[in-house]
Amino acid sequence: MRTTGQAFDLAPKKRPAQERSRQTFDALVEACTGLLPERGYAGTTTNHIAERAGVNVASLYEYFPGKDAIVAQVAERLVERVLARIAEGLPRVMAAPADGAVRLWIALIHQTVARERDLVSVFLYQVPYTNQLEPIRAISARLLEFSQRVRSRAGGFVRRDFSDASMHLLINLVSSTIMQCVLDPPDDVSRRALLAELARRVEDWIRE
Amino acid sequence: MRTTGQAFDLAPKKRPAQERSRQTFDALVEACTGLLPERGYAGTTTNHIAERAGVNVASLYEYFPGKDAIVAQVAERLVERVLARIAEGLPRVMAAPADGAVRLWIALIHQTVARERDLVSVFLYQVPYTNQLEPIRAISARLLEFSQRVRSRAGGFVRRDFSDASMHLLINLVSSTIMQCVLDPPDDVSRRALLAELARRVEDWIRE
DNA sequence: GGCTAATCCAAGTAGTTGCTCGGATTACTC
DNA sequence: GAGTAATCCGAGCAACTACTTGGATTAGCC
Repeated sequence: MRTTGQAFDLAPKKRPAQERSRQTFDALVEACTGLLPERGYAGTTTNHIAERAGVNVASLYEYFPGKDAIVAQVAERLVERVLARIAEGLPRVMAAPADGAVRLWIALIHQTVARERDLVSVFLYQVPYTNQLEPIRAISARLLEFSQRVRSRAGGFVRRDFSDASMHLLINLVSSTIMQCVLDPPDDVSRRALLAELARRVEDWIRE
Repeated sequence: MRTTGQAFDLAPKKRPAQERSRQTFDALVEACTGLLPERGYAGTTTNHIAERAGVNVASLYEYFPGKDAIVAQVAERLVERVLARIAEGLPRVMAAPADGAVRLWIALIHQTVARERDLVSVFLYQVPYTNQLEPIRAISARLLEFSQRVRSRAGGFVRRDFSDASMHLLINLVSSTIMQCVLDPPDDVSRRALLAELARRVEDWIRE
């Protein structure tokens, strides 16, 4: 049992070398990916993971030093998936008329995250060491990068005195609102209204 | 072991009737309050709690149906404490000059939450059923109530078309920023800058 | 003091957890 | 196809978990 949130000791793992073992590896990670939303973090045990993967527990410990290492791997793939889908949708945002770019941008992020709702929820509310995971920490930078591009499209001319603090605040506003819409979803109507208002507000913010 | 986040079955408990048992009850809750930040949610066991409280485990189960019930009690007291301290500081905010009220208001909330940093962190990032707890759910309403008063002081005249969505957004901005400052604290300088910018932004928002 | 009920506790139990061991099986390599 | 290393698994263990039981102790009350 992990008593404190430190996951440093067990974060990485040993990689498979042959094809057969790569399948085992993948099966384990996917089993864990499915188990986490179903049974929660505490309820997802290494025995369960191995069982669902159709593999013996000992094989699990062949490739992962412990439960946390698989969970970390699940997180890594989750982040990859989400960022890839966002990147994939980005061209359509950039191609849109300038005054709707922000709105589309927000909708894109919202939809992408919503698709992974349950898994995201587990990592946010249950896994004790989520924000110590490297891939998670890297998200904000990647997202910022994307956002800059959208902003250059929607903001027209670029303001010079866009301070770090202001940028930080803006990101907080967007991410917390989207997260709330995804994780604690209000009814459809007010969710749309909320996201619409958010887009309006953000447009004002970056243009002012 | 709790496999899913449902805590409904065990949320409440049996209340003590005599003075002696009330002390046991309190000792248990306080022990849990201390243990949660130290060992995390999963690492805090009923045996530990009883031991630290200087009480037998059986006594624990005399008053609580299970671990979750004590944790819920800890949450309830935490919320009470935080709201009481905020209420206590409110008069000073209201007495301040109008153009600094928002800033003081934000500082008050920030300081109050920061004081309970570690415990808040556990409830936010580890306890799987935090946002299903009644006291937690009641926070936003209470805080909104407080905010209305501050706003009437800082906003001068009250705008009529202050939509629900806009209000929601504003609250998200404030709470998520404060939470970030508390839980993932940047250095002192940028934290001050961030909160100052937040105050400025909020003032504009409610005045516009 | 004596009676009753509340309160406490020593000593467990049954179940689960993360994890390991030794050997069997499979796949590359020549 | 023999040799060798990678891979897998049956079986299980020690530790720990939440939780009980039956009896001892204490407090309230007449």
